[in-house]
Amino acid sequence: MATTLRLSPLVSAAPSLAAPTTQNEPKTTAMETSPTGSLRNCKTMNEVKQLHCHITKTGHGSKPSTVTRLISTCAEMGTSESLEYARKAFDLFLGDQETKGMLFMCNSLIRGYASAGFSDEAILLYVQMAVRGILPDKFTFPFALSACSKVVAFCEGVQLHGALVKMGLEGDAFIDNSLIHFYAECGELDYGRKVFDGMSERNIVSWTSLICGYARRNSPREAVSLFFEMVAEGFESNSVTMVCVISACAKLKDLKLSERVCAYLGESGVKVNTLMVNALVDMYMKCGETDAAKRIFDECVDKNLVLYNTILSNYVRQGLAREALSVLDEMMRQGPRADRVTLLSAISACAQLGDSLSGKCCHGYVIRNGLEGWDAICNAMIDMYMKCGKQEMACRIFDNMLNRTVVSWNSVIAGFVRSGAVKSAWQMFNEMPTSDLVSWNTMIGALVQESMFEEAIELFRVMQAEGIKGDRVTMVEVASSCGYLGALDLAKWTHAYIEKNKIDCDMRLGTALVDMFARCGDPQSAMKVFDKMRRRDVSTWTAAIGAMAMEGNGERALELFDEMIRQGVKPDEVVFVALLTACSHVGFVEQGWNIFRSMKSVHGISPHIVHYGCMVDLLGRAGLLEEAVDLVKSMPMDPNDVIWGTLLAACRTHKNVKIASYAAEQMSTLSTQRTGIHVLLSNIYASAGKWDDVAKVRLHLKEKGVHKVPGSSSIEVNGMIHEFTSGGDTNTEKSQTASMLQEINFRLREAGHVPDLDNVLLDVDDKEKEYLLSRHSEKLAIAFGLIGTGQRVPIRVVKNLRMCSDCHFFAKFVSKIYNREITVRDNNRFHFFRQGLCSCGDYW
DNA sequence: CTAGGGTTAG
Repeated sequence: MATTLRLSPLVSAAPSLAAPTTQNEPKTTAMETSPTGSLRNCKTMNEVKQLHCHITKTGHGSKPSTVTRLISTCAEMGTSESLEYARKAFDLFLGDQETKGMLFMCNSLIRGYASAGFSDEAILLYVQMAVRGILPDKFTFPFALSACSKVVAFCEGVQLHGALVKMGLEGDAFIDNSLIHFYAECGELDYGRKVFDGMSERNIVSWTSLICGYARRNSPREAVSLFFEMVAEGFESNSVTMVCVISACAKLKDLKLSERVCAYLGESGVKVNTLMVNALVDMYMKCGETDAAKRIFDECVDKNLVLYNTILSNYVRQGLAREALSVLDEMMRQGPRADRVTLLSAISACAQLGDSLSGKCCHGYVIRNGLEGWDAICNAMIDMYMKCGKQEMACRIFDNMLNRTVVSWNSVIAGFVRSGAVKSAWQMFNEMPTSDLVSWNTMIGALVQESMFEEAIELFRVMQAEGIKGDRVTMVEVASSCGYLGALDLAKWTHAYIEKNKIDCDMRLGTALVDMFARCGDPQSAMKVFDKMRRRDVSTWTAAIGAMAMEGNGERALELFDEMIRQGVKPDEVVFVALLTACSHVGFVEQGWNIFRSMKSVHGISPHIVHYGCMVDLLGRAGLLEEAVDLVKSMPMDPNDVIWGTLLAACRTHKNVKIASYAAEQMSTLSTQRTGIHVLLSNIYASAGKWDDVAKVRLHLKEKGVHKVPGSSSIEVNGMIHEFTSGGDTNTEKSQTASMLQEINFRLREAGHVPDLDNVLLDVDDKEKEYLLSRHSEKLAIAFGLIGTGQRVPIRVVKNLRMCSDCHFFAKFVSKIYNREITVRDNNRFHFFRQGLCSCGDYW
């Protein structure tokens, strides 16, 4: 918007007109016919001023014809200087003269204002016309409406509409087209459509205005279908129409449709200009056809600035920062001069790569070209330096900024979060003068990143209390928090919130929801969301396969994978992890092998060490420990602590001390070791009764300062999450839990159950073992759930470690005796207990 | 006289 132009009052003296800055006589070339007529040929304001001075000297300076010509020449130049000069002449003229001939001057000025972006001045002048009693005509309205469109001055435009209807000007194609454009820019396409429908004779501009309106207002599909409607009615498009339609295709990211439009373009013979090349490059980029876009780009002989900026920003958006920098290089050598839009892309490319060296070069360019006054540039640099790990530099730019925007604050905050300095981020979040949705999302994301899921949801509640509605980014964070917490009620609420608030559920959010329901033990809901999704990428399919894996539905997991392949989605490393995990959960040894082998042979993906880990797990769980060892020995890479740890875990399940010792020995040769492994090892020795070895490992752990992660379970009751740790607590609520637990244990014993003391991994006497076992956190949580929820309410527990076999039996027992459905999500999978049986079929 | 391209943070 214009800020530099100062509008003088309508009837004010403009004395400077008579005293132009230079005294030189104008060039004779500009004076070929009459001096007044020559005004039209002036190219610069200096020429205009000189000539006008000359005319004034001859006494014709304030003749209507002179002023009219002067105004229209100045208006056409469209600079703030020329418009100001024209305005002075106009105001001076207005002071002296009657209203004759004024209409044309007003129209010229309004047009000048409108086309140069001084929309407010244009609108104001229209209003002032009315005050002076100058009636607008059919030429006034298109200019005035275009000014209203630019600043989305809806009320003013509607008044214009009313006025022109009164004057009977509706039906004029130019005016109706301007109205369509105006309503479209205001986002009131229905009104625009009404005008369009009411037109008796539409022309190409009518169609194009409406098409463009739909394209810009998030109805690109409408735009394209309108275009084909237009073609069907026999209208010939021109380049403007094509640019609009192509940009609609870009928004749709629909390659098939794009190709149809391009086919039409080829047949139509419409000349391809630079604007269209630009639109085409943008469209192919957005459709993912990067190479095609680059080819068109390369073929273009007169690449302009915008074209460079288009390809650069698209490369950056697609994460192709290297390509962006190489185009930038070409541009610097032989292209147009980079502007601030270019630099925005360049800087974010550096940010993406974490390339502080190139980033510094950009910074230098910014300073050399005086671009540091643009806050978007500074913001991009803050982000870049933050992502390059140069926090001080980022903060320096932030501190030096004159006009820090929300984005500046958000960039710093996000930088702090990324580096793990959540405290600093929090401090800034509280200090910032105004926060917006992105600020909140960043902080909620920070809590998720720190695994503080309850706090994340709490912050989301605070945000709502402040009257800020979440968007799809917020909901991805909230959904993943629900998932990690395994809080199904909260998850259902989240889903309902999204639907109620009509939050645009894109692929990412959809995938997050599938994953959320999967982790909350509601695979039906997960699949319902999955089925409704229009677009799915590998991660979406992976989430669904994961849902089936957690449920222990190996067949469906494999079916989903086949379906994914049939639909042409390219598998990645991650989906194979989900698949192999699914096989592992149900003991699909043969299928697991097939998938594992197909990775390389069919899909061209070399198994990563994690895939070997999955296979070791699969074989190990199935009791094929020797086979697992053979696989480890045949691995093309060195086994890491995870591999040995997985093998150890299997040894524990199958009580194989021999292989466990071997694995432990191998592991001890590794330089890096995960702490959890030592715990596991000590557990294996413990369950085999080798307490000396346990003591050794425990000592080793102590030396390293490692503590065993205590078992902890949580349960959601009435929207609140309650957490229990092994051993239990003594407050009132929980002591009720203790007596409930006692009751269950009593009934268990009555039923003849003997506790499996092997599950206690401490060197204590059996009585102590039995006590500790009876107070495993999941038992506490289940007991609490029995008290805290209604008769028919399923009990859902989330556990941080793997469930032990005694607790597994306990849960089955409770589900039968108390006639309750129980779900336990441990750190590996789900168990659905119902009528004394578990969904895992005791294989886990 | 009316219609068209590129812009930072989560």
